[in-house]
Amino acid sequence: MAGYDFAAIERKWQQRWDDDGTFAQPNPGDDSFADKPKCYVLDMFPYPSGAGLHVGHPEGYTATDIVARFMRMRGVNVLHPMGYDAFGLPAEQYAVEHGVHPRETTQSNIDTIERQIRLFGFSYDWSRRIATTDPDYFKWTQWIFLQLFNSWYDPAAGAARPIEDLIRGLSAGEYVVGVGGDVVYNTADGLAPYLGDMLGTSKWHELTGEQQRAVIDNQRLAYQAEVPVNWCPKLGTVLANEEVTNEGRSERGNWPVYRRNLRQWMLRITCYADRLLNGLDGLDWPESIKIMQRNWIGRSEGANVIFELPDCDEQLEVYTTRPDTLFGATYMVLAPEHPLVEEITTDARRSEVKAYVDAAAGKSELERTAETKEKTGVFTGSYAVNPVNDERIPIWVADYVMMGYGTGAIMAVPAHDTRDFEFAQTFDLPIVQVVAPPEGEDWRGYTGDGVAVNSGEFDGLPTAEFKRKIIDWLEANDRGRRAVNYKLRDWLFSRQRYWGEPFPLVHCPDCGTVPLPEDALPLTLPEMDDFSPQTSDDPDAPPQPPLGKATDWVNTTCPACGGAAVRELNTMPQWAGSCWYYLRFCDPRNDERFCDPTAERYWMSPGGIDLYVGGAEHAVLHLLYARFWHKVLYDLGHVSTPEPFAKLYNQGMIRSFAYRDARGMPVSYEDVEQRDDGVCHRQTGETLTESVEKMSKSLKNVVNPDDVIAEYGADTFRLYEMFMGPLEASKPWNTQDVPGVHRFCHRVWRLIVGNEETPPLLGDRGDEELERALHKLIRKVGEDIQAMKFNTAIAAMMEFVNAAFKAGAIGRDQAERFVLVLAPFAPHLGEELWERLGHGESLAYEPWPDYDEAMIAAETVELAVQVNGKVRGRVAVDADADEEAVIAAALADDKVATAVEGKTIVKKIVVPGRLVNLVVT
RNA sequence: GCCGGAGUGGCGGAAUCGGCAGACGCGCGGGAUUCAAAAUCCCGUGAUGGCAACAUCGUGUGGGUUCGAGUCCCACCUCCGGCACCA
Repeated sequence: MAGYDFAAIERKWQQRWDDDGTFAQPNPGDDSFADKPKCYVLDMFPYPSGAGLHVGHPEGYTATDIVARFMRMRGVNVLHPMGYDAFGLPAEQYAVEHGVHPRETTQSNIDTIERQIRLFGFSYDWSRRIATTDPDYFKWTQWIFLQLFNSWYDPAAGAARPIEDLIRGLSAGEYVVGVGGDVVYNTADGLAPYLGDMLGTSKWHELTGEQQRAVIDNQRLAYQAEVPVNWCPKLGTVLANEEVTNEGRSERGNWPVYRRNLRQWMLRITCYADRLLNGLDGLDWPESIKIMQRNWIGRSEGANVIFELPDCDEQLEVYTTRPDTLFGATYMVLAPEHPLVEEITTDARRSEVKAYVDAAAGKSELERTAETKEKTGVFTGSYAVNPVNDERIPIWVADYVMMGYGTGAIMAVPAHDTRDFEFAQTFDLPIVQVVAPPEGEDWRGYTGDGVAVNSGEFDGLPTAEFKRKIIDWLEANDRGRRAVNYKLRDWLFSRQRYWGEPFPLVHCPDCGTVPLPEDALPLTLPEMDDFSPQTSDDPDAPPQPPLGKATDWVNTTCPACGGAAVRELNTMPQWAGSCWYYLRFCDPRNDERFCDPTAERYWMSPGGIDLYVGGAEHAVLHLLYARFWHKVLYDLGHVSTPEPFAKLYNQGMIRSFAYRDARGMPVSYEDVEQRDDGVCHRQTGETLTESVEKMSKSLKNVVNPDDVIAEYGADTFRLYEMFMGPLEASKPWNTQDVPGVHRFCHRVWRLIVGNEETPPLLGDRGDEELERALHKLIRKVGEDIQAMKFNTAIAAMMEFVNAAFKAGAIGRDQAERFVLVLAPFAPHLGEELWERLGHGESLAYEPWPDYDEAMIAAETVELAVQVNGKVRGRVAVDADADEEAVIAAALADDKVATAVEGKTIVKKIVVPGRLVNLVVT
């Protein structure tokens, strides 16, 4: 009888599962498909970085694997796939720096990370593996992009519709075109604003072909626009905000990043703001993530108010959430980029205003917001008229107003807005109270609700009511209307890089932007020797995407007219591929469609993926972008559910102890020694400080999963990560603790198999007491798995094993049931023990053992007896004893008797199964 | 500044609906086994006082509610995460 040889066991079972296709899950319609309930358990797929797997990855993967294995044993079809999010900047930047093609680095990174993932024995259906860089995959990423390109958002339907519907409606005169190129609705009794403001309209047939195209292009969910972007000339690309550090530099390479207007592809996510917001309510997600998404969407209600500009015969529109403070508006502020700045500035003020605007333009967004202490601004020389009281108020330009939100202009109410208050104090502008705060609070700078004062006929109204009344008044007098605003911006969807999905479009001088036909997909990247972007030190140099150098690829023919055309040079951002991979997993080899509808309906019903686990760092962007794409596909009839992720769970970050010497220099673990009086340096004896930090090379506190597996095995690793603490909590890795769970594996082995020194405790008949413990364990582990409380499930298994050793024997059938309960957590050990208990088949589809409530209910219970809330003794009583008997038993206890002696019992509290409390005086 | 989350032994953590605080594991102390060590096994392990039985204190701090508070309420402190001039 050999000991627990985890290395051999793990190799053997991983091979067996692979050879037998144990975890290959057929789809509906496949020969071997069994019609059963389903469960879709998904991990956020990894980006295969050069550094390989870190200990954070397997934490979530182990949790989902336990759930997946448990569900299979509960007789459920489980979809549990894995893949790679493999396009993106890190691989490309590495490739550029080392002169290797990103395809090669990506492939070798995938090989490395997959080898590591496979070491853990996760029950993935590897036949469904995908990488976002596979042409078979990104063909459909491009196809979905074309769905976006060929759709518009119909506000009447509250949904995306094919662009042909819009063209048909325009041709039929159902819609007409406003002066701004907007689409307006042609109603029977006149023209009503449909999209945007209606000022004048044209009929569709009155427009030239080019004008028609511009109108259509302007309605597409994927459109091009000139927008301010983070431009990094050294990387030769625009960057997403999250790729820019707080210092205004690129996360990759630490190069300067500039704010600059560039023509870019945008996705119209803002149309979905309300649906993305409201959809959150029905999701089983952590509340904190929902709140983050709500804040990101940032819906607010208020009014757009029009201020007349008598000096130049223009109007200035502002958005405010506090129309009830209109009477306190004592000045106005325009963002430096506001289009009216130039027009309203008086000659006397022109040079000063221009200097300010130019200075603001030169600053990055981050520089502008960083200087948050001091408010700056200049007076334009012009005045506006407050619509509620006809007062002339000065118009300023200041960079605390952003062009990107609302109308880029505000009415300033210094008495009741912190920013306006600071600004007014700096520039000595009048401050007029219009809200009376509750007793005892200063009205200056008071931003809460209150009662109106100095507001004419509205005096005395509480804030909420005032808001309603003043908006009614504004609408009645044509000076404004009710409005809703969002912080959410449209999604900047293009990058000037090589390693991303090419846009499946061409630019034709005659036909405009023309999508490729579906049969031309995938549009693959051109082979290039030099795929590095044209970089520059000059922030104003024009972008030169690397694809521009592949002239053979760039110059093509127009699919519409057959004339010469050029391809789009931008590529898609890294988020694109991860927006829909969960759908491809349902049917990953389909070359007819992105996913077969039957497979999609089976796996995604009723509300989307049953369990989605990943890090909280994707709380907003990935989860919001994917929900957006999903809703578009839903509107167009391609998927069956309005939301993709029914249940979301975030694993906490695994950090680790870091040690520093007196100078603050990190000390690696080999040089750290634990002593009674603290931690010190092994060589120098110097006292070290200990802290818990994110793992990083520079802190010398990185733990490599490969090393841990080599020393203790995958089952131990899995158990340790689950045993550390609650899944969602952030917790420190402590290598010292690993032997504890490893010892548990050895104990289980010794219990059932034995080793050279000790025979197993396996017997024919098990102890009655142990049988009760086993029933309790089966219930506890099943409940804990479903509640994702793996740490307490493992603790319960340890207790059971301890009890078995105490009992001195375990029945064969008890051992079998215990092994089934253990298997989702330590599957290799589970399988090996199952085999040694005489089973020829894998336990993966063995039914989860039953338990009997009657076996769990104890015959006698021990109650604590408290006197005045303090525990004075313990008594054992029958589980079904009544209150009187319980109290009698309690008073019979010596220590209790002593405690109540000579006192009056004024109250007796009996909590069944728990305790007795006697209140005495 | 605003919005979340969390503070429990030497350490990671447990504690159902307000009901025996510290499960389980690590570490530590003692013992068994061993020529010895590793491994393994057994016992002990919140603090203070006491030979002991036992007593008192104890879940970030200060108040409160309750027969009873780690758990509920109020105020505050610290740490972690997110957002950040969003009008």
